[in-house]
Amino acid sequence: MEPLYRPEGVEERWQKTWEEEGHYEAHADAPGETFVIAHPPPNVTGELHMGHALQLALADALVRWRRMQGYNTLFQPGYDHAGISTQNAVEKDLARQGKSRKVLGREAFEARVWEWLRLYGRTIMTQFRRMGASLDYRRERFTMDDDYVRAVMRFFVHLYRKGWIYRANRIINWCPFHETSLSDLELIHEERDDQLVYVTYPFADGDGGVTIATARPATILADVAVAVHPDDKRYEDAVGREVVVPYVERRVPVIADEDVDPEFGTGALKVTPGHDPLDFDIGRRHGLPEPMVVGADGRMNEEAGDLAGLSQEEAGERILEWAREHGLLEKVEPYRHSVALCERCESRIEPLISEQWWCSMEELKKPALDALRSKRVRYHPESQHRFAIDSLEDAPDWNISRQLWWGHQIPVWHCPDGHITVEETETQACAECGSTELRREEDVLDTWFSSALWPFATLGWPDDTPDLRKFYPGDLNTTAREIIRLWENRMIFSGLEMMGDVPFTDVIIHSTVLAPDGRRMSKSLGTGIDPLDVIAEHGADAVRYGLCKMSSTQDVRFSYGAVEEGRKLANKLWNVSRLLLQAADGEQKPDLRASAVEERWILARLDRVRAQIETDWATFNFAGAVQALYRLTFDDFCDWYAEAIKPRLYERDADAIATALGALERLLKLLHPVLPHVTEEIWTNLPARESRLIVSPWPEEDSRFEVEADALERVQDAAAIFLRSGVVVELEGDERRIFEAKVRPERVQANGNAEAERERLRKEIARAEGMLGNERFVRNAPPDVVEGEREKLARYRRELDALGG
RNA sequence: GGGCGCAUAGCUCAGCGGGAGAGCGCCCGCUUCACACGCGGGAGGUCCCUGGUUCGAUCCCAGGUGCGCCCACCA
Repeated sequence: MEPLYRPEGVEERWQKTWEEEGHYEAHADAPGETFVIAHPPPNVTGELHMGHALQLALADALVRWRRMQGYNTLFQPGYDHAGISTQNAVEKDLARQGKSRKVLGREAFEARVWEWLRLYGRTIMTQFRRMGASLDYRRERFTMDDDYVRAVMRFFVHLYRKGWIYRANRIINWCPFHETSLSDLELIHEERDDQLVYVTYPFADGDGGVTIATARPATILADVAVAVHPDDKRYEDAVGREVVVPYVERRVPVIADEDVDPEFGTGALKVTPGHDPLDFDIGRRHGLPEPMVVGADGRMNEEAGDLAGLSQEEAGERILEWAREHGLLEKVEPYRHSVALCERCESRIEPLISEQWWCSMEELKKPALDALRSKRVRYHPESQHRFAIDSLEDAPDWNISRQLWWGHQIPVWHCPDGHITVEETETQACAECGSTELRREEDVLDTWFSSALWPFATLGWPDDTPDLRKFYPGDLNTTAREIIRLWENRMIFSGLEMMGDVPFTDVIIHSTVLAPDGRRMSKSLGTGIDPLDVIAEHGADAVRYGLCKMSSTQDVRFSYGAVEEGRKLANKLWNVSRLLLQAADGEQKPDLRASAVEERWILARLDRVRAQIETDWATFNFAGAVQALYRLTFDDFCDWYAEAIKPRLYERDADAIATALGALERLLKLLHPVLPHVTEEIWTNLPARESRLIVSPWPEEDSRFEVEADALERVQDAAAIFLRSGVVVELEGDERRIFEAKVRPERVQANGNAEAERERLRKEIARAEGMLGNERFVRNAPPDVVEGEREKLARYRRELDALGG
């Protein structure tokens, strides 16, 4: 064993061994209580990023902790087909070859996607393995697997038959590049510099008119009214009259509607139901027509008359030119506002009216809300729980159809007479008229529609499988804040609806890892840090440690320091193991003899810290757990215990060696969930190893060592006094032996002096005496606090006494 | 506009009612037979501001200031 621990090679070897030996496998017929995490399936085209790494570090620590305890753990891996994202990637690839999906046609395009995935997809599981993630890789599922598709179809048909899925013509978000609708949650918003133009719509029957402000003059062609707030005195007389829309010279009414903001622009709003969500609502309330002048490609359509075929910018210019000539253009001012973009291609989103499939939330969300309110599902941290409830309460009906070619095609067949047949499998005849001239619905489902089934579709649902019976419901899910509405809430209501139970009981909303400078990690900004690079440099164990440490706040800057701390911990552990193993010389077996005070102390200490760390894991306090582990390893195990027994190790004291190996075993067990590789590597070097550390529980016979803390504390106090004052206080027996082994006063040069130390102690004594002399403190403070002060006072007095003060 | 969170050592962050902490960085001393990715010592802080509660506030409450994130149909 070399003095410097080198994780490269070691980690890959263990990752391979653990998997080959089947330690990651979950079996429905295995004994033990279950512990299940259906890990969020990454996009099939995805690469490991820091968010994945964090999720894995946290979830895997819990899985390994539970596995060691003997739980039947299932850590479920898999991929999401990621509809628009994957289609986008393949289309970009096609574009590089001068092709397009339209030229290929749907069937060929789909084949192309499969081929592309075969070549470039599914790479991330290799990267998950490199993190040391103990997923049951045999169980890898893909949301486009035949079985999974069947589950999606079953879910759709179920909801349809319940009357919760319906078609409707509404305003939706349209991406002109992908030519599909998108949900609000698939948009990004960006601040853009634009223009706000003020245009007057003259009254049809007299002088004057109403001036409106708009950022999208091209849509003037589709205006069907001008709206003002009912209480707006400026327009009292205008309401009910008609105005003339510029350019098209169409007469439209001036109406009053509460939703108009009198503060914005002139307080008068041009109403364009076909191209604006707010206007759409106003239009429906007032029974207005819904013309559209922008087409699916984002350009002016045939309804735009002589402007058809133009871009919106060109059309807007022409209309403004017309308005200027007619004296109706009041002013143009610079205007900065946020615009909606497609999150994949960053095209400007066009609101337009389209017939789409919708899923009603009314009934689905009720049981889910009950589950959240009654805390059958708990969010961590607690503050996210309220948000989850609020966002589910407010959830609007869900647009589940997408006009993409990659995804689950909606299982609906149309016959020439307009009847609709909904079946889980390929259908030959119309359910109503028997017509065989069926055309399958072309739309596919929103990616999240299938993701919602992940916790049970991965276990074989809709079939009644042993896995499903054994491993559903699961235990927890880890995810980012912005995924709560997209995924968490939908898994909860889907699970309740189809399985009759929540899919998990706890949701960990983990921190967002920012770049070291506080900016968002992003490829385009160049602020991303590749976890694989950090692993290559410091090892997966160190990265896991660092990420656990960074998990405590809502947003955290990536800290190489935290990773380096993890590496140092691994190295320290490696070296203290060398010390003990060299002493054991391959002969001694671990055996807790604990004949000396420092041995009983470290064993009691290990057991006490174990209890604390188990609480940390159980309450998802990852940062607290790793901090406790670091202190335990460096301060307690290495600096005190190992130093104290060193002379005995050199004397080949059999009791000391056997007990040290036993203590080391316990330390390794505590560290394994965070540093699995280095601990397993050391574990195999221990004499007489039969099982792997990855499945070694904490020995049951523990807790038999009472803490002889005061003995050790007396030594530690003596060490502190010596270093601060140069005075060696009197100790006897074991205490004296430990003091000399650890402090080695003959070699260490003490700083400070006795008088300064006496002064410090006198001050402390005065403070404690002051508090204890305060009647109200003694009366009101908790008894243990008062008692603590008394003990401190006594200690200070003892120390002062020892210094001859 | 709404929600959540954060302000503690030069940096990254723990602590969250009774002695201000860690890692990194810095200074001093150590190549002592596990480890220089180490060991020992040290300097460095009006715990953002103002009030309030309390015997006692970095910690609880209110208000303020400054950041960050998420959400929202400002035409």
